[in-house]
Amino acid sequence: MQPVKRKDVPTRKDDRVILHFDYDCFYASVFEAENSALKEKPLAVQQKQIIVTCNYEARRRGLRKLQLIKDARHICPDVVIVLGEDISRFRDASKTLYNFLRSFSWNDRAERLGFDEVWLDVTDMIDYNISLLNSHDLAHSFFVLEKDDPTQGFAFDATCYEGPTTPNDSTTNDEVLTLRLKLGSHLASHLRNELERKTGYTSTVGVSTSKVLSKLVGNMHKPKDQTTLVPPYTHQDGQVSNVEAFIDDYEIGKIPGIGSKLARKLRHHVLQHEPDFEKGLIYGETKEKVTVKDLRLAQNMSADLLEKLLTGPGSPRGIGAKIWSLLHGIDDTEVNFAKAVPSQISIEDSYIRLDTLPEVLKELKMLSCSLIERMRIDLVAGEDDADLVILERYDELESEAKARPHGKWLAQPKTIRLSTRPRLPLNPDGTRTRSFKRISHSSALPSYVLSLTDTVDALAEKLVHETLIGMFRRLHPEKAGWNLSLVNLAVTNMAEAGGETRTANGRDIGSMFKRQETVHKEFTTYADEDAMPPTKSSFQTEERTSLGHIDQLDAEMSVDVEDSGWVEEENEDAERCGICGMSVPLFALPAHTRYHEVTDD
DNA sequence: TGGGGTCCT
DNA sequence: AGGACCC
Repeated sequence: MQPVKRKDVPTRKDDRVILHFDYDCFYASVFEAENSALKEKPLAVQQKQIIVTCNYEARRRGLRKLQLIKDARHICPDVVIVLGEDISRFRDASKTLYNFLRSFSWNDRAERLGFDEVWLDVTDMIDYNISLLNSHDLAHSFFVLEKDDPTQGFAFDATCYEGPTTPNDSTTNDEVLTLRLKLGSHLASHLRNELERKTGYTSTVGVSTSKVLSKLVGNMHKPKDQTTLVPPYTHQDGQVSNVEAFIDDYEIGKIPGIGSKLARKLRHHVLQHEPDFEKGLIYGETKEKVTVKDLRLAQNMSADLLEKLLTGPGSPRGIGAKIWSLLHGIDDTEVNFAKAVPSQISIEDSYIRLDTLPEVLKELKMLSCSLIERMRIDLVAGEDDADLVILERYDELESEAKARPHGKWLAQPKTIRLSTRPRLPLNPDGTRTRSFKRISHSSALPSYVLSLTDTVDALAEKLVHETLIGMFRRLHPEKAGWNLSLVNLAVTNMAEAGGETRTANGRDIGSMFKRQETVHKEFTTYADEDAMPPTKSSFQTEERTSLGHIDQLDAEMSVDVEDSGWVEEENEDAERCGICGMSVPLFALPAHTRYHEVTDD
């Protein structure tokens, strides 16, 4: 008998430890954090006609995500419904929680997905702590959270996993990976507990060696818990590996990276016929489940065959090899470094009908206001910024102070984009085909939008009339008749002040500005019922501590207002500080220099 | 069926 | 500029 030819099965590389955090029913939790009376009630968050998420009390009563409001009210008449179309509060909470988790990272590999998920690559922390273990007393180990301060950390038992594992009974001879994942599980537990203790938010965590596996495995124990995928990760003594056993039963469309389009093609290939749900339906689950195993073991399946199956106009290069790896539970993509600024900021609203120019102008104005406000929040090193506290003093000396907002742009968006989603005309039979296709035009973002001295309203007004109307006309040349279901306004193409995408060189940058013991003081402790979550202001202004250092770092990279030339009227009687390079009014230079003498090492 | 985001072609 | 993917 011929031995089975194992062609191009990719090899695993399990040298990382990755944690995936998922905040429990995030939007609902944000409202609960604002008003703890909501915690005991079935709570749902509404956007337009749907429930985007609901708390677990609501789920117990049969509510689900993405349910229609009317269905939800029918199923659970006493549900408390709150409006969540303005996502400012979610964005702010997401940023706070993300910065909290990021502050533990040594390598600054901390990546967000949406508002409620975060990956941390904690490989360096795990390896360091393994090197510290006392092999004679593993049960009484201590996990060091800060390299420079061995007293900061927590006690743990290195002989066992913390929290649930999958499978829960497994034997392996891979002791190295086992030990690393055990430490990973203890770290995950500590971070979950600290997150809840300091911010009030609960989370669900997955522990494994890749982004995909950590994300998938976290789902095993859902609210407020964690799951570690335990070794063996490779075949051992003729036994199927735990990775394969874990991933094989997933429906292919559930694997991150395999979206609806790819899943449809892959199902079609395995089933050799059109799945039933195809007819006329855009959304829908097939009843004919195709699993990872079905696909992996399909006739002649290989990276090459997948490449042929999936390659088409616009398809990414190497898609076959990528999917083939995923079918084996292999995902070598790295956890991205934390980014100083987002690559895009957008605001959108959807409409039942929007078909007259006055209405469009009104909407563009509202969207512009929101967008400029958002730009100021996310792209400006604000008044709470450490370096700018000093400027505040000068403002007071100038005795004009408060009126003028101050701060520096961390990045300048260069492009503005207007997108719309036209509603398709009626079909001959009177039905309407739903389309989610968008059309868009981009232009240079006029530099006046970046003024911090004008009001948001004035800038928005100017933007609408000098730029957006023209863009809208190009997008919709017809005089009328367009029927828009969505308008989206975005700024993109961020030119960062430092010219870098990241804060710095990437390695060990975290330790430059992190002081765990002080970061955590900024968060309120949730001992009592009525404790409120840390508000943005309490979080950012209380003490100049660790996250203050982040602000400082950001400020150092920030655009120099005078050099950049896009803020017109800056102070002319200014001198540059020889130490930090900051532009300082002449009369204030002595005081500024003393500031360095006092604070610099 | 929302209001966001990322990356790739 | 659009399309795929993610929440």
